[in-house]
Amino acid sequence: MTDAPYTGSPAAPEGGRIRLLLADDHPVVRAGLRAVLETEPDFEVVADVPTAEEAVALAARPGVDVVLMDLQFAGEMRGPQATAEITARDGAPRVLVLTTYDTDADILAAIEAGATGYLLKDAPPEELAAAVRTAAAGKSALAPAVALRLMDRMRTPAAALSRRETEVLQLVADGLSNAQISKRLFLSQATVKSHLVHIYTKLGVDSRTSAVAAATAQGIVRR
Amino acid sequence: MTDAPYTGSPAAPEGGRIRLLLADDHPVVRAGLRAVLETEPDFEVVADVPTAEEAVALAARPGVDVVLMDLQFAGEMRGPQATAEITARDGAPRVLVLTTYDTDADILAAIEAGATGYLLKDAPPEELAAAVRTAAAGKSALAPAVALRLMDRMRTPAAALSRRETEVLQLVADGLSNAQISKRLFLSQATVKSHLVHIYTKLGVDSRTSAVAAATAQGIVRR
DNA sequence: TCAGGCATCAACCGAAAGATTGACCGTTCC
DNA sequence: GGAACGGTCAATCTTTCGGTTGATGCCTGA
Repeated sequence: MTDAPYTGSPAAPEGGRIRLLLADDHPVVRAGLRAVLETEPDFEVVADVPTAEEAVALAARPGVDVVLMDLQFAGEMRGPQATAEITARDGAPRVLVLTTYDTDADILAAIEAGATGYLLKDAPPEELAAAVRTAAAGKSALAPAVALRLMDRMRTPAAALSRRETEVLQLVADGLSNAQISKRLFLSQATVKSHLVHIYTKLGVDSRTSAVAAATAQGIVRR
Repeated sequence: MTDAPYTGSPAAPEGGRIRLLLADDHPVVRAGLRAVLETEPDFEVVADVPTAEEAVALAARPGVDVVLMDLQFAGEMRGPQATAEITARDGAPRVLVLTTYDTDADILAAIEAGATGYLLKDAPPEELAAAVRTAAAGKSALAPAVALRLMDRMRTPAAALSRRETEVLQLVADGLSNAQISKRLFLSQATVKSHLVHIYTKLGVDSRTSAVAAATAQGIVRR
């Protein structure tokens, strides 16, 4: 959120071209990003890689100013983890997350991991180029749709379920009954019900199915 | 499924280059497809459009052999509908669906709409090119992952919920109670329950939450 | 034409889930 | 040390859901 100082960043694009690293497991998307970004005279795509691991490895070497990173990868490492590893180092390049989805959980995970910006893949080329320049300058770049979502999130104090509550809710989402959940977690049914009551209150719903619907919409539980 | 006769197809690529129309609402993906496909000497990209409506309009004119179509569009018309409208005409180009998702519902919808093939966006360029040539020849082209899913589908007699049952189940997944569903669909609660019982039987479950879990796992309902 | 699937509805009953109230025991943090 | 919170449990009561049986009308296909 704070503007970066000009010192201590060996990858800063001082006057030169902005050097880009593309990380996406879709060959078509990599080719598209290359095609779109290489038309900009002040950009230089130094590499494109299909895995998060390769992105981390390449970003560690000097000579990269901005990493454009997908969040979803077919392999082991995911985008947020890769983002965190890249940004943890001194003088690290900026990471610009570029993904299809705009769910709250994804956005927050990316920002917490240290991403400088968050863009959606349906962005027009001009918006993309502008965001890259913004990120290269160390300023945060959010797609309008993403910014809106974050504002919404701030306005509504949001869920904030406890770990245990999330655990119970996940099992509910998996289709388990209270009795099954109590056995699975070595609890009494009373406790499970107690958790559920708190969950309903926090999510502003009044049934297990609507709790699951609300929680999946907010990215609290998987699938 | 049947091989096309060589007659009556004004768009047949008799000896000439295969003429392509790209339809995807992501500028980056359009650029990527162009970049990837234009390197093939026997391909010619005649146009790329961001909406399903434009795809239908352009596909109606002669001079297109294969349409590469996304399923998801931001606007009104969706991919399956556009596919159906394109393939309904005599001498229509082949439609090759190219999408990110491989859920059963999407695949079946596309195939029912008359798509000649179904590819995933993570396909390598060679596979993409091969599928385009296969489709241009009038043969069906399925990505390996998609083919596997279809085989699975055939092996397990599977859900096969009726339209009404799917509709009810979708509302259950959205968190509605039986009373709310009955109002929304102008039914009695008895009917809703009746549908649910049939759904439980078909899915092999015994509660609404587990039905939703099973259905999302099989791609019968969204989210 | 008739079986069978689909969609619709009714009435009933037991079981599960939800609401309410109250309680105890650890933490964590001022 | 005490307040606040999270996690645990019990008892009771009401509502909803799930299971069953049975019935009607409409198609479609053998």
